Amino acid sequence: MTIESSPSLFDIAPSLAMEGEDRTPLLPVRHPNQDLFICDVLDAIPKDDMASMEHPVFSLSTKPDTRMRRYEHNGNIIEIIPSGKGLATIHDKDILIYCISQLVAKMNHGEQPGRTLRLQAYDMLVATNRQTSGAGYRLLTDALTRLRGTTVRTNIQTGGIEETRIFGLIEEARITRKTFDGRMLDLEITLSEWVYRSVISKNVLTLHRDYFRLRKPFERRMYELARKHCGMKDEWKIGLELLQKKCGSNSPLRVFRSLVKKVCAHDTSHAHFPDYAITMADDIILFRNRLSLNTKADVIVPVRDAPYIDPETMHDAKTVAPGYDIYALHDEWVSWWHDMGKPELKSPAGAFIGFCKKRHERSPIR
DNA sequence: GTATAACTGATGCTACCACT
DNA sequence: AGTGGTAGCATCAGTTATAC
Repeated sequence: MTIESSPSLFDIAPSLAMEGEDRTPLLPVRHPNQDLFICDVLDAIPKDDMASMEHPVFSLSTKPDTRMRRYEHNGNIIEIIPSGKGLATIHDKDILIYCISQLVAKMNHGEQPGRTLRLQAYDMLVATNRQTSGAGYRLLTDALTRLRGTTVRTNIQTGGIEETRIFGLIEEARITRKTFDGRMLDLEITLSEWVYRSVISKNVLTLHRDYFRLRKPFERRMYELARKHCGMKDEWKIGLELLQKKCGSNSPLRVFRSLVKKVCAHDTSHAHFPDYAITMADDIILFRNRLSLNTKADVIVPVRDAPYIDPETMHDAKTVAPGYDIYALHDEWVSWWHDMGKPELKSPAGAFIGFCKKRHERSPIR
């Protein structure tokens, strides 16, 4: 899998303020302009076709989930063993996503980052759209405990030799606290070899900025799946039962169905789901790429009709045009490209960077 | 800007209930 | 017996007021 660029959909999926009774409100945006990446950790397992299957590693439940999960495929086994504190939840994954994004950002600057990251707890909380209260920090330590405690065991058979690997999602976390005034927490997280390798080999996908604003855990999981399977394609279909499996939901199918139904209904009326529109009919869930929907054909340009801009370039664009919403700039640039009659570009990346640079020089945002 | 406590509200899952 | 709905549980998330 390779990196894909993330389109901006703020125009079609507007942030919704609180409203009326029927709502699954998106959480408020606390920290704009942050690029976030995700890596499907299981993709990092070498030499087997299991990597292409998704197995839910993270719990959707809010209650501690201490059940072991076991997946078997062609004689290969993956087991996910929670600690006494329970399986890492999809919210705990936020922390991983943040760490991964930090790594990718460093790599995009040409650095070769190590496995250990040093962070300010506050930055992380803000970036992952969490509260920065005492509870926020307490939850952070709980989350790190769960990440550390969740064990993954795999056996991979290649050429008659069986290799078993046992590891956690993170290797170590250290929290340093200045107690005299109770402020400032330093955080040191060592990623597991597994996650690290996945990032280094760029098995990452960009996430929509609204990902962290999805409140329902299984909604987040659905987005991840759609991101991975639908990607830039027009649409992607999946049966309810399989979706539940891939989500890792433990509810009975009928309860899961009603949950999905609610999400679909809300998306139809409010278009809150990032990047993709979801509908369900006869237990088939259909994800349609919003960019292809042409709901606002005069404003939104279908993505397949735009020069490809890779995430690195998007990142560079941010540095040449600081303060700008680069996704909005990208949209603008694509419309300009259409207005020009879609000229063939020798280097779309260079052209886009040039566009951003010019914009910044003309009217810099202070 | 950073941190806390106390409160309100939302979550997935389970157990239970009412119906064919 | 099978189906679908939902109240309640343990937990997490958001808001407000307050402090430095």
